[in-house]
Amino acid sequence: MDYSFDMDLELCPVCGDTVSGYHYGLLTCESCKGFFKRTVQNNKKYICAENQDCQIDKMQRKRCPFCRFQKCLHVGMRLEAVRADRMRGGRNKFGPMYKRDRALKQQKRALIQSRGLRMQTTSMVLSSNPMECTFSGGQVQSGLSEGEDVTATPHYVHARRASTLAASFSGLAIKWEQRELYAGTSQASFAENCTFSAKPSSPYASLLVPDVSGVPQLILELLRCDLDDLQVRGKINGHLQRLRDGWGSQEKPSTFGLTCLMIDQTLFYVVEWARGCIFFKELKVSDQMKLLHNCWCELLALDFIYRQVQHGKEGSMLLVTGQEVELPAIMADAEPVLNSLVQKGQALVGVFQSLQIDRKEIACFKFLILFNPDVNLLENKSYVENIKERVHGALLEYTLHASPQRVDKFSQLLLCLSDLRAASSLAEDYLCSKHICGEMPCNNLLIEMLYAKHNCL
DNA sequence: GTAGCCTTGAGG
DNA sequence: CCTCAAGGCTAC
Repeated sequence: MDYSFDMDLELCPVCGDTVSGYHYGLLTCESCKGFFKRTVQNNKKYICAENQDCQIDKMQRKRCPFCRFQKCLHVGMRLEAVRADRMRGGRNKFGPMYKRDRALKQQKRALIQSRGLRMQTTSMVLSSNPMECTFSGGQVQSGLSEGEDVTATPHYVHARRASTLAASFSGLAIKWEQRELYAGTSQASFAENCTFSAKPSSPYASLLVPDVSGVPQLILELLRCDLDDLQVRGKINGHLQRLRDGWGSQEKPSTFGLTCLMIDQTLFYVVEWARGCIFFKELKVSDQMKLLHNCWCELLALDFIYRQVQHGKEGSMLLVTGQEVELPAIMADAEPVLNSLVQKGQALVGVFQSLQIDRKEIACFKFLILFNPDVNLLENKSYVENIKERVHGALLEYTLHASPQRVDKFSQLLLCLSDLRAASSLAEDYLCSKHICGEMPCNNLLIEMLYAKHNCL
């Protein structure tokens, strides 16, 4: 086989061995390809002799097939790509995605070379996964081969664990449903029936046309959904002040605890924003929740990074509350993980600044993050896909119009999104670990969101 | 059971 | 025709 296009640079996201091509949804090595095929075809059931968290690398991949298969699923290998009929040859439905992924990697490589940066190939699962699946905290892929005994697969066992967890955190769902009821909005059927491209008469059809300023109408609509920054700041400060007023001298939380409360409040407004968004409010509540559970941390990260871009001071961070915090003070006694997170954040701020990303592009980013059709078990996946494609289109059109001198801006923006996702995943893992250590304040939205996505808790 | 190599065949 | 991601074969 010809392993061209810098295959030698790519490492298998499962074991770190050299990649031999796209297999079952993403670039993997030959052995993990074979392992995944054998497991799915023969409906293998493995048991882990340890704690289901075995290290999988090239040397140890044979030791624990259970954890190896879990990792295969975790990084996004697709069960449905293993053919139930065992037919050889031909192409599967992922062909176009492989093609897109190749093009994206090519662009990314060019960008990285031009910036003189080193490419991360091992730990960044996202970069290896053309399906852009969620990859943090053990979310599982749906989709089984036809005729497969669903309940007998390790995948099913894993999925059941996840759903049990989800069931135990239905509090948010209930609150959500109640808010829906109080708000008096209907469970819109619009999203279920609407296909924009096929229905030019839809109320949103005109959004495809750019206005006189050259900004696509669609982007103007997205901008209209934005909450007022100052109002949000005021509300968050008010809420935090009320909390402070209620604290006795002993129960005052740590700096980390305070930060969590602030993040929690910001998260509340992220949810508030999403629920008021064009297109999003047309979705069923169940799909809304799935989308938000998937991307809340990315949205928070984007909010934070764009605030720093606007803040524009290198040595300090601007919090959502309007407070300015000196970076050296944070870095001085932060754990290594937090330090690395701050550095990644700063790097992204730098990239955003160098690309001169504006508010319209950020508005598109938020929708591209929110409308992720690869989220598991979406009832209206095609609608989500449609919106994502439309926002993609609008963003491309806008960047070409607004930055004609930078023809690659669009692809660079997409790379930013991918980097943002990787950083957000690290942040989630960090928050998970802090929660496990008991350092996070309880009973808040932040923890519910963590629970909804991670089974590590 | 693993993993390297081989064969197949739809789609470009 | 060529490509390349499927499944198959087989030495280990």
